Amino acid sequence: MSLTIAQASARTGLSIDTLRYYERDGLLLRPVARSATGHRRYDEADLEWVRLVTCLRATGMPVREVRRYADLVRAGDGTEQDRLDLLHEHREQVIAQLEQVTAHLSAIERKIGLYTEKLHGAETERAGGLDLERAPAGSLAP
Amino acid sequence: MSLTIAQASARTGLSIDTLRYYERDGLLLRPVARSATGHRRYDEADLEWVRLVTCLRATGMPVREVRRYADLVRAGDGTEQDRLDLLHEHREQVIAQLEQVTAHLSAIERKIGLYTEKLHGAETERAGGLDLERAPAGSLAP
DNA sequence: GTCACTCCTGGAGTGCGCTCCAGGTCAAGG
DNA sequence: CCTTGACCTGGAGCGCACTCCAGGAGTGAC
Repeated sequence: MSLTIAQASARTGLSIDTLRYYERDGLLLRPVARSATGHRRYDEADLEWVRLVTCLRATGMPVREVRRYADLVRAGDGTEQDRLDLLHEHREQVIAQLEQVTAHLSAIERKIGLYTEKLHGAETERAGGLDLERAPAGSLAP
Repeated sequence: MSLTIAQASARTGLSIDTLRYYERDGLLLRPVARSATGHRRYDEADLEWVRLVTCLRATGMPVREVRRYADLVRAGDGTEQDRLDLLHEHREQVIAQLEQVTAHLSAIERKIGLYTEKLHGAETERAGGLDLERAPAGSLAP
């Protein structure tokens, strides 16, 4: 059971161009097999690897780093510790990034809270005046 | 109390070039004030806004969307609902992205688990043989 | 007055990750 | 036979978000 590039594209969610680009750029373990007429044929192992690549890419790993990982896998036995190190480091970065985004997200949610209050709480509470982000009065025309 | 661009850069974590670029591109609410010699002077309100921009950027909002938000704030009263909508939509996207990254992260952690087992559990358990990502034997040399 | 320093401007350049294109091959259907 | 359609290749092009550069001006220390 092997798939055409169009089918592989549908199954992985990557565009046909991206699949070819990943292959050219060495992100795949080996060139994809070809039919008699030179068309690519993806097998389940190819798709599985592409899914892993997608996983790494979607968590922010740069293409060149994915290639490094693929290089290690291609090199075979003896590189397992290096692969593990690479994945570990990436994991740390992803976690740090998640924390950062989460923190920024709550700042945004605070802002949303202020706006919501201003807009929908305006009928009941109309004193004080929330500034939000209006520029300080008179800063340009003193 | 106003700061030079170098000081603003240090306080916000953005590069000097980026601060100028954001201003040129309309991401700031208004042109930064200038000293007698034409040098930029950042006040606390400028920094506060830059911090908000950083918050939006760090959560993946494109520059053009930040500009749209700045445009709305600049437009003043009556745009609050639009601003709220924009923030809400961004919030949804950030949450979706967080979920996606979290899911991919656990896939990566499973992989790390397999490698760790293979490397450090090898002394105790040496049967079965985990495949990980080796290509199927004989796929290229049948 | 001459360094060194920080800042200014407009515009060019960079790195990334795709995405698109021209021109061509093969196979099947009408 | 001819068209249609899926695929191929090498290479160019694109959008984004910066980042860098050349050339210049003001300020202070010596």
